[in-house]
Amino acid sequence: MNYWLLKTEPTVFGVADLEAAPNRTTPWEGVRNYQARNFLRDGMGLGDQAFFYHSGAARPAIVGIVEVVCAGYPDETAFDPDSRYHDPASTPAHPRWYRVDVRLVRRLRREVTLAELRRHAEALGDFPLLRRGNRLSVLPVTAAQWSAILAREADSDHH
DNA sequence: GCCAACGTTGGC
DNA sequence: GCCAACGTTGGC
Repeated sequence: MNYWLLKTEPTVFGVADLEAAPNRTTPWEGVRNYQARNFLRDGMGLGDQAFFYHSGAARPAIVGIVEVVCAGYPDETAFDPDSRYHDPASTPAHPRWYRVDVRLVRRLRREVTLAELRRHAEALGDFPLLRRGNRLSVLPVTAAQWSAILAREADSDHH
């Protein structure tokens, strides 16, 4: 059982979209970065949980929790010439890209913003999201970091 | 809109 | 294998 953080742009697919999806479930597709691909394909297991993070937003923040309901399998959008995620180098015989299915467990009771995480960086240790220049869209989270962030959610005095 | 950081591409 | 050019990400 591992923990993760998944980034998404809310204007493309946000927590409201996931909430409205059938079974509040969606394939996490379109990831085209090898390191992130490896996490999706090799790292994530059924039942793993992940923070749902809004990037590129006015207030970048963790807004929800999702659960992996289907472990890594080939990302078929890569095979589709009409898809914005099309990659001719990926074929059904030799798929290059992978996805998982995630289901919304719940929204956080309040957003935990990136700014707030930075203010409490010392409680998070070496957290990849806070690293300068980090662009990876699938990040591992330690159990200690997971608990620390949930403690932020529960902290009403978050300044 | 700006710009720093990073990954990928492709010439050599 | 090196590295410059380029495209993308993402905070601000």
